[in-house]
Amino acid sequence: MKKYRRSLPPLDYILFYEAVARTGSFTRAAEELSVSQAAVSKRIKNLETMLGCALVLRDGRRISLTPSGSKLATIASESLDFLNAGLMQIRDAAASTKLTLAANLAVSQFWLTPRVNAYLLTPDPAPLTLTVSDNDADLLTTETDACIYYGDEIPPGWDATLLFKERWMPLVAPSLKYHDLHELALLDFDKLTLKWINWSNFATLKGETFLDGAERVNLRSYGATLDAALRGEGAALGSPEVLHKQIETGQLLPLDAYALDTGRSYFLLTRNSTLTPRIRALFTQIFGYPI
Amino acid sequence: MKKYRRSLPPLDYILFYEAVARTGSFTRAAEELSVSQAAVSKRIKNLETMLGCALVLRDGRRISLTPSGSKLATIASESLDFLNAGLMQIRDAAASTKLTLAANLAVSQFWLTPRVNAYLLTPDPAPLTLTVSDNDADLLTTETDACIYYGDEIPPGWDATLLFKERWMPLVAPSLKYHDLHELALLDFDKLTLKWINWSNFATLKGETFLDGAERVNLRSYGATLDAALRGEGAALGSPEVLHKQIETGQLLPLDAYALDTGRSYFLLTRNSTLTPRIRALFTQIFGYPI
DNA sequence: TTTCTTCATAACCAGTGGTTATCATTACCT
DNA sequence: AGGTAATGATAACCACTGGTTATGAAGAAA
Repeated sequence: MKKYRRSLPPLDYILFYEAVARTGSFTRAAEELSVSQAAVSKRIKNLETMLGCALVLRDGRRISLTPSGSKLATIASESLDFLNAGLMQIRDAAASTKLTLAANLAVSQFWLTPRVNAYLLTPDPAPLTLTVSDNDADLLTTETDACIYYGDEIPPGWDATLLFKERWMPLVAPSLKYHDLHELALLDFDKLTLKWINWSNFATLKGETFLDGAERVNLRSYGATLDAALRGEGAALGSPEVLHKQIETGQLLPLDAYALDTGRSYFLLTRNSTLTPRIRALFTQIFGYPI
Repeated sequence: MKKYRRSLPPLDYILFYEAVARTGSFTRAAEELSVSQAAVSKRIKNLETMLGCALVLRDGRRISLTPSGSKLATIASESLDFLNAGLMQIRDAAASTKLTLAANLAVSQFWLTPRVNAYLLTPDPAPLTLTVSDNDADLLTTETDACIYYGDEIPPGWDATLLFKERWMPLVAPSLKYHDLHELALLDFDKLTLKWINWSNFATLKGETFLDGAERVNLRSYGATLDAALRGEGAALGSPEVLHKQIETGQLLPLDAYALDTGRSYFLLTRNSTLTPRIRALFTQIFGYPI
């Protein structure tokens, strides 16, 4: 017979009763349970009414248990012990979760790492590992709990939360504010992935032929292009959402007039089996987005 | 470590969870628990948040359990089974209580028995036995759960609820209403207990010497004196509270002017160990008094 | 007799734990 | 492909549960 709801009192009454039986005092049980004595008194009385028998003998300011009461104390203690031990195991297993994040170089450097570092400075952070690669296959391993990914198709086996759309814009330091774009050195990094935007395919996709004669400066990493831009040495391409910190602090200015929308988006990829409420809460904390 | 309040979720969440795990459906669990599906959904979600891990995988309109969820289902089922079995024993022991009442002849006949009979005609009455004796020792045995008792001292080992004070008055049928008391036959029953009031000690205690020459009719039981009074054959002595039914229906008239207050009272005697909320409720029902 | 401790209970009310309505997702059928 | 049915999620709402404080009763101790 499994339909407990009809046959059991509210289970928290049992928990209150166990505390009274163990401590031998309504007042001490109340202290332990962090409630008032009156709340304990009321619940014990209600429990007695529901069970149809006295559990506690009240003798002025002293209590003792009836035979039924002693029996219930034993039953309650044993089942609460058992339940508590089981729940502790489940909770400890969940609490020891280590979160493995993955992202490409650009997102990692300018978007994710700052957020992760801020999170790691909060009290009691969960342990995190971060995989950084421009090779999608490295990002989407089975060990990865969550990946910051951009594209227009969700990889199979993953669930996606949209973070923001992919846009590329020229970014310049404030000192270059009054220059025309084609007068500036275009700071470039030729990346070997299909999804990468450099100045050549940016111009093609924008239909901007006026950039053909502009000076091109090739650098050895995307980060280097941005460093150079920050120093006022030219214009780099970048995604304003990824680089929103540098934009907000005025270190870089986006040239909105040349915005390119690739039709792709940045997603947080997760898998249902790992996206527990605890981890979800963690992402919300790290990314500052409701996930 | 016994301080469960800090370490356990609300225990009714476990009960809801067990139903979901067993039925494999939020909707079916809701039906079994007699709540809405939304209430179940909300509690499972809260439980997952508290434990910090997913318990249920939701797949459109189908659910499955995570490994942690399966583990909790087992733990919950076992501890609820154990608790339920123990509580059933305690409740069944309480429900099988048979109530043994005791009272003297007069109270039994005119006060208690009518009430008990009315109670026994209600649906689903608890079994009762009734001990009737004019010997106090017979009334106050260890087998007696409750006794209707009159006196001015509570017997040791019993708790008392005052029912009413003991008063004695002459009672006559309406047909004898306009006769003076000393013109009437005084219907008497000499009882051999110290607490009994007959016409001789009534006159003594009242200081009513005018009754000395009145006709005395000795009958073989107190009930017989009352029967004769009801037939208009004279005046019987009686306690108006015990005989309040006959007075209210006008069968007997109390002669208030001759009321004798003995200083004694009628009590319901009980013992703490047997006065469970269930039995207390029963008395309230039988006697029409809050006990 | 007075004081202290502890349980009982009345009156009150914050917030828990339900509700209904609606939406999203999946499965199934035509 | 489109429509329907089934099922879980969640927002908004609110009744009433489960707490609270204050007070009284009972018993123990000085």
